[in-house]
Amino acid sequence: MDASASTGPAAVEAMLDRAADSCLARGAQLTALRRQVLRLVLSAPQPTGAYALLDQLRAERPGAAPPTVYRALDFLQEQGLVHRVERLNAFVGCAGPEAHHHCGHGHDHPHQFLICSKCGATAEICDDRVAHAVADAARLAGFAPHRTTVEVEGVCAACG
Amino acid sequence: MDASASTGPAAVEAMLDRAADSCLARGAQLTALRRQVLRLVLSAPQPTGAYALLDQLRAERPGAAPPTVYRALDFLQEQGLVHRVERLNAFVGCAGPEAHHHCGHGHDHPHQFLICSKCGATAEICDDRVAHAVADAARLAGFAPHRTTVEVEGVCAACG
DNA sequence: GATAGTCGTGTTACACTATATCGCCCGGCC
DNA sequence: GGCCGGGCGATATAGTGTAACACGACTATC
Repeated sequence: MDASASTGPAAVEAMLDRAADSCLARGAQLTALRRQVLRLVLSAPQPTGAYALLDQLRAERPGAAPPTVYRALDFLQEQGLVHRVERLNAFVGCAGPEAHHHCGHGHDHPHQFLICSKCGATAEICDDRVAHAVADAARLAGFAPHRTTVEVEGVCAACG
Repeated sequence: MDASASTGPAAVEAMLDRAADSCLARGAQLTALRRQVLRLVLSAPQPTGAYALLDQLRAERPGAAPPTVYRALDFLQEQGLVHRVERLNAFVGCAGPEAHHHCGHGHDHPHQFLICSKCGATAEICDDRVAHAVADAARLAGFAPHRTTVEVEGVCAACG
């Protein structure tokens, strides 16, 4: 459950390489800039705001501006490499898109967030029952679901 | 399902009266300002941003400033009279808190949003299966859920 | 080799969303 | 009266997100 938290640099680089491969497989390019932004997101122990990423990015790339980081984040979201946490206006690296492939989901896999209101830790889970229940409820209302946001605020096991 | 959309002025006033009662029952005051803001939210056919509400509010209350509307919205959220749509940074009137009381839910009832990406229409539903699935999944991860956000982006029946 | 098209990026400016802080008024209460 | 708390006005500022245009690199096609 804490596999996404504060991953070591070597592991991050390995994830970046895998990410580059899966982008190529879809005809997309994980450029140096996008890779830098993804590295920052993956290295952070918690969800990170766009402007915090921008500040870090400027250490290596002084000319960076808001569109720089937002465009990179948009790309990474499309590729399923990062997710946006709406309640925090922040971004997290996807815990492991490959793991979800093993579950039978593509790179746009359903996911849910558990956000601890005490320590701020955010965990990503992938519960099929939730995904199905939401999709069913939407279709019952004559609605064709496309993307779903599920975020739970509460108290994590460590703080409870 | 469209009971919340563009309700007539008379119906809105009736809802305001009921809202005032339920606030009093909880020891809270639906003041003139809060009532005005709630009226604006309930009268809008779609989710409305805080600054759009502010603009409308200024027609009657020229001195209104951001804190004016945000404080009112915070209060109304606490009372379960409006909900925030995270994906839109906007607010909607709660379709009918009383209806949910009949379902056995309090004023802080679970709810889900269906957001049409074509026409922008937003519907609120209240599906117990979804609520239970989310709560179960969270507890399974050792997490004590408190508040849950479920928002589905897709295409509504009218646009489909 | 010119031409046009796409993609990624840089750059500036701006719009939108949200909160902090101070101070005033008013109503309840001892 | 004096105190206290809630609600509100008012100013300033912080935080988040986009629009619009410019430029260079690469590819394709003729």
